[in-house]
Amino acid sequence: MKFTIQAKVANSLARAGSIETPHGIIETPAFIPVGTKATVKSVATDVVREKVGADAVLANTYHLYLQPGDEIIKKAGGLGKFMNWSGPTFTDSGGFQAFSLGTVKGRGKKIADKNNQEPRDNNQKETPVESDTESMLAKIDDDGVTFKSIIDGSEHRFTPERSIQIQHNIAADIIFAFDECATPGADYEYQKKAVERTRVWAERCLKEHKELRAKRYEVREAEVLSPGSYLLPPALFGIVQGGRHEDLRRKSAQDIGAMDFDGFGIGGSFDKDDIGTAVKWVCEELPEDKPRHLLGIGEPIDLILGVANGIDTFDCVAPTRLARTGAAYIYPTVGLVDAEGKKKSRINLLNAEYKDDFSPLDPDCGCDTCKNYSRAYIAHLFRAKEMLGATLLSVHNLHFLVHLVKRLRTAIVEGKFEEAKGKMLEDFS
RNA sequence: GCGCCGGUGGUAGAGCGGUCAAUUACAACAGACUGUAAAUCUGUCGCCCUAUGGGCUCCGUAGGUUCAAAUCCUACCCGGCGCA
Repeated sequence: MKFTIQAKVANSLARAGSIETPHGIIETPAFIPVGTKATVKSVATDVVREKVGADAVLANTYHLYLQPGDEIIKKAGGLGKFMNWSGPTFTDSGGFQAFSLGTVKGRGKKIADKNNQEPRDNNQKETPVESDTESMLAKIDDDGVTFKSIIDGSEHRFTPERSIQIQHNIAADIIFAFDECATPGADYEYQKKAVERTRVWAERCLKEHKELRAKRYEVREAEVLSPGSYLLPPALFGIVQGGRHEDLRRKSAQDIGAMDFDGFGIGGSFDKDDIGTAVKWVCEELPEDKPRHLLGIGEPIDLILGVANGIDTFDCVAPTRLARTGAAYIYPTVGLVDAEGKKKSRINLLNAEYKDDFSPLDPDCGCDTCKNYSRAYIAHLFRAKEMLGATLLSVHNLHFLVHLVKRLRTAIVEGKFEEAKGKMLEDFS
């Protein structure tokens, strides 16, 4: 993997560049669609590539390990070959699942509201990560995480080494270290503990990765499973944690940044209104010459602030999840306003007002969905529970975010970033 | 014409003397969703109000029994089935 910085913004952490992988180039900054189970939900790979315009996709180690199993993916010739995605691929390590499965069902939230530290949803209460509530499907300890399968309830154990081994089998181009993502509800002491655990695990991941990589080079010739399908050793990204605490974030970034990783992921819980700040602390500490991925963040405003503060790649489930529940991003200048007169940046197609609205989702959007289908038609598909609705909205939402970041990239390259950023922040405010 | 069964809120369909403004599902209306246990979850869903409380109307229609009826009785109207 090779990372090149093409343009930098003066007095800013923002930069544009490219990540070269064995399966192609990612022009950064870039939004990477999530395909947890080796599929970007409801969207075929040729559409992700050609209609959405994405350079890469990100899948999940935990889910693919459970189903179909990493050995099957290895046998298929690696993740990309298996899912018919010829471009670059990422896998998340499964560390996040220790958090999302380690909280009571439906309650794990990594984004906290800055103004009240209560979880945002009224009917949600935070549960400490190490609590042993019956309904929890993951328990973490200093050596690793014990998971109950979300498929059949069977028990499985992930350690940093195991995660790396599985990720080598799945064979994405870029893989992540096994980390601990603490909930926003965790106190400072716990966050500190999570940072330390993540540091120790990062070293273990790196060691395992280097051993596997050395072995892989030796047997590389034998791993040619079919024409064009080499299981090349992946690049490994370390993960920075630290919640919403500046000292912990900087410390974690220094620790992880000093290790021999190919790039870095920034994970963990954030304050809703403070993502940009936390990212800045971290990117100020990380080595400049390696790529930085902001894990699981992708609301438009967060993308703008992320790029401004030095992020190269993002992934997020929001565009596809929102799409499946009937919501579409729209650019605020479209002119729709909510009850309080605030510019809308999202519409819910299931609202009665769209039943006979024959305009496109976003008239200024160039995506296939907006060029060919109306709000009323998509609203009808959702009401009729036709699955094409989810597909059309997913294509639009993904296109929306991918191209939002592409516009930021172009602005950086053309030396007009501050201007573009200012305009966008104003639009989305 | 006779006999039996049934008529419940937008729909289907529970309830069969008080705890019923009425279970549940669907529909409808709104909200949530940030490294996907998510094609999911939450709330509202007779009307009105000085609204974690109060008032009014309500289970085909009209009477009746009862302290109390969607629930029991009578008549009528409507639907289904059976016999003529």
